[in-house]
Amino acid sequence: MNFRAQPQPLTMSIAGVERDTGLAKDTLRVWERRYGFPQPGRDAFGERAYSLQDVEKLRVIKRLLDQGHRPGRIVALPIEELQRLSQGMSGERMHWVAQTDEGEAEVDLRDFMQMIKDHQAEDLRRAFSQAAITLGLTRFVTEVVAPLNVMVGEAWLRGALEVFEEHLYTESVTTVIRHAIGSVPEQGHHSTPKVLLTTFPQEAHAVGLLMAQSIMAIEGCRCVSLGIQTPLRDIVMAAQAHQVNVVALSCSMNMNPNQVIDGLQELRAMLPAEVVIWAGGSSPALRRREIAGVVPLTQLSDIAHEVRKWRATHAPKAPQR
Amino acid sequence: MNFRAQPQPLTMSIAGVERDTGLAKDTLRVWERRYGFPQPGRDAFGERAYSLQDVEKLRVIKRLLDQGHRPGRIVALPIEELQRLSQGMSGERMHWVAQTDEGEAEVDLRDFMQMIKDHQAEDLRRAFSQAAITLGLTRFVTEVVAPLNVMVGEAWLRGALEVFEEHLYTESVTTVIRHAIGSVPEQGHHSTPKVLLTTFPQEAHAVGLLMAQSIMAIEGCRCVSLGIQTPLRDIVMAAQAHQVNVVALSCSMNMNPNQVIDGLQELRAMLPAEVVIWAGGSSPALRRREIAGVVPLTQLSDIAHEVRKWRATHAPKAPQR
DNA sequence: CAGGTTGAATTGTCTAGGACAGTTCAGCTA
DNA sequence: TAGCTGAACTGTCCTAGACAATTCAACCTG
Repeated sequence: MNFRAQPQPLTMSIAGVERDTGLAKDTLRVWERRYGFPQPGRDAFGERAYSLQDVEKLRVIKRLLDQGHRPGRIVALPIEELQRLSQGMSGERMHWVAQTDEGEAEVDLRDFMQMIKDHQAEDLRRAFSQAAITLGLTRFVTEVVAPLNVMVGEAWLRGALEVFEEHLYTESVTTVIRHAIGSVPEQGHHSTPKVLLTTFPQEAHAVGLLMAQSIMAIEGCRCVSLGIQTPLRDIVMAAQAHQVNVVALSCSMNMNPNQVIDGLQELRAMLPAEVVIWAGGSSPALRRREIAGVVPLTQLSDIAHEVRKWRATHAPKAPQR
Repeated sequence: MNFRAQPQPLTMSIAGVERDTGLAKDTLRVWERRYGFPQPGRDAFGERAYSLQDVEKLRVIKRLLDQGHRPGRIVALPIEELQRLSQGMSGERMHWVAQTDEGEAEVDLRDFMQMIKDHQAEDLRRAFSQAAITLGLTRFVTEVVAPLNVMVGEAWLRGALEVFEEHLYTESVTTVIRHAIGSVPEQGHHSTPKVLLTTFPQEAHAVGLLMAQSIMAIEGCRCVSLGIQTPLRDIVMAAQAHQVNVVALSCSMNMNPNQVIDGLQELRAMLPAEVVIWAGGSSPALRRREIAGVVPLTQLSDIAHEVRKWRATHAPKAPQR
C-alpha cells in the first residue's frame, strides 16, 4: 500500500495545529508574540501557515510541558536541544521480571513491550490473557500491568512509543482485566465494604481505576464504578445514592498535584465522616503530605491491607448502615 | 448521613459555556454582537458571566442548528418559541419496546430508565446481561442500547438525569457489551475485512465505538480497537502498522460537525485509496452532506450491510493484500 | 535543613472590533 | 420547473492589550 507521509499541503492552518498538538489558538499566537516561536508564514489571505517542521517541534514541546517544563524556558530552544531534554528524563527500568514462586513460567515484560512495538494486537491480548490465568488476577495486575504501565508511560515520554501504540496497549489490558473481573464471584453483604470507584474530572487514565477495582473485587468488596471523570458534586451524590462505605479515587501521575489535594480536601468536606476516602494511584500529591481524613494508597498492595483493616473495624455483628 | 449539597455557581464563564454547548467562544461573542443574544452579565473582572437560563437556551439552539435551522432565524427568538420548534422534531420515543419474535420476554426500556434513576446498580447490570442473552448481542445493541442511549442523552439534556447516573449507565452497558464481545468466536483470515476502530480526539463517548465493534465482531470482522481519542496522524500510522482494510470512526452527536467533516476529509487525504473509511454514529455531520471517499453509517444496521458488501467485492479468491 | 511566607515573573485566557471567504437564500430569467 | 446571480448570512481569523492565577526564587524561621 502506498502510505504517504503528507502528500498535500506543506503547511497547516492554526486550527489544524490546535487539533494536532492540543495547544489552543490563543496560546499559539501569544507564543509567537512573546517567544518568537513559532513564526508561521502567511497564506494568500494573510492567515498563519505553519510548516510541518514547526508542528513537529510543537508536539515535542507539548510533551515536555506535560512533563513539567515551563514554556518560557523551552519554546525558543532549537529542536536538538528539545530532543536532548526528552531523552534525558527517565532512568532505564526495562529489566523488570515477574516470576512465579518456582521460577518457572517466567513472564518477561520486555516481551510485552516488543509485541506492542511490533503491533501484534492478537498476540498481545493472548499473552495478557495467558499471564492473567497463569499468575492469577492479583499478581497479574501488580506484577505485570503496574510495571508495564510505568514502562509504557516512560517510553511515551521519551517519544519511543507512538500514541496509537499506547492506545493499543491500554485497550488490550482493559479488555483482559474487565474480562477477569467478570469472573470474580460476587460477595454478599456479610461485612464487606461497599466501594464507589471513580476519578476526578481532570483524570484521563482509566486503567488505574480498573486495576484498583480488580483488586477490590478479589478482596470481596462490593464495587460500584462510575468510570473516570466524575464531577465532585456527582461523586458526593453518588455516594449518597448508593449508600457506600468507601469512596475510592484513582489519581494518576499526570494529574496536577494541586488539583488532587484540593479535590480531596473539598471532597472530604462534602462527604459525611462515616464515608471513608481512599486515594490511590501514582500521583506525587499522595506521597507529599498527609491529607486529613483521606487514606493514601500509593501501592496496589495497600488496597488489600486497607480492605482487611476496614473489615476488622466493622465486625460482622455491627449493624449495616 | 449528612450530605451537604454544593452551592452551585449561578453563572458560567465563556469557556464553560463553550465546553457545555459546543459553541465556540468566537461564535458566542459574535452572536452577542449581531443578534443581541446571549447578553451575559459581567463579573468583577469584566468577563462575560452567562446565566444558567441562557446556557440552557443555547443548548436548545445548538440542537436546532444541528437539525438544520439557521442562527439568524432562531438565536433571537424567545425560549418558548424555540421549545415549540424543538417539540415538533423528536416525537416521544419513551415507549420503545424490544420484543422477541414471539412477543414473549418483552424488554421495556422504561424499566431500564427506572433502574438508572433508582440507582440499582446490581439489578441494572443483571438486567442488561439477561437482555443480551435473551435477545442476542446484535438485537441487544440495536434494540436496547441504541434507543437507551438516545433516551439517556435526552434526559441528560433536560436535566432529568445527573452526571453520575449517566456514568453508571455507561459503565454498566460497557461491562456487558465487552463481556459479550469476548465470547464472539474469532474469525480466520478468510475473506473478512480487518477493521481499525477508533474516534477523533474530540470524541468523549466510548459506547458508540463499542457498539460498532460488537456488530462487526459478529459479522466476522477482525477488529483492532484503539479506544477513543486517537490523533489523526496516529490513526494513519496505526492503519499502516496493522495493515487494515477499513478504518471505522465513531462520531457522536456531541462532536462539532465541522470538526467531523474536516477530520474525515483530512483522513481521507492521508490514507491510501485502498483503505475504506466508515464513519458511523449520531453526528449530524454524517447526514448533512456526502464526503467523497467516506462511507456514512448512520444506523447500526448499515454496518452489517457494509461488511457484506465489502466481502462481495473482495471475493475469497482474490489475493490477500 | 525542612518548611512556611512573600514579592516578582510567568503564562493562559479573556477583551474589543474589524475583515473576509464560503455557504445559503431569494429573486429573476429562460 | 430548472438554473443562474447577487445579496445576505455566518464562522473563523486577525491585532493588540489586559489581568488573574500559577509558579518561581529568595528570604526568614524553627
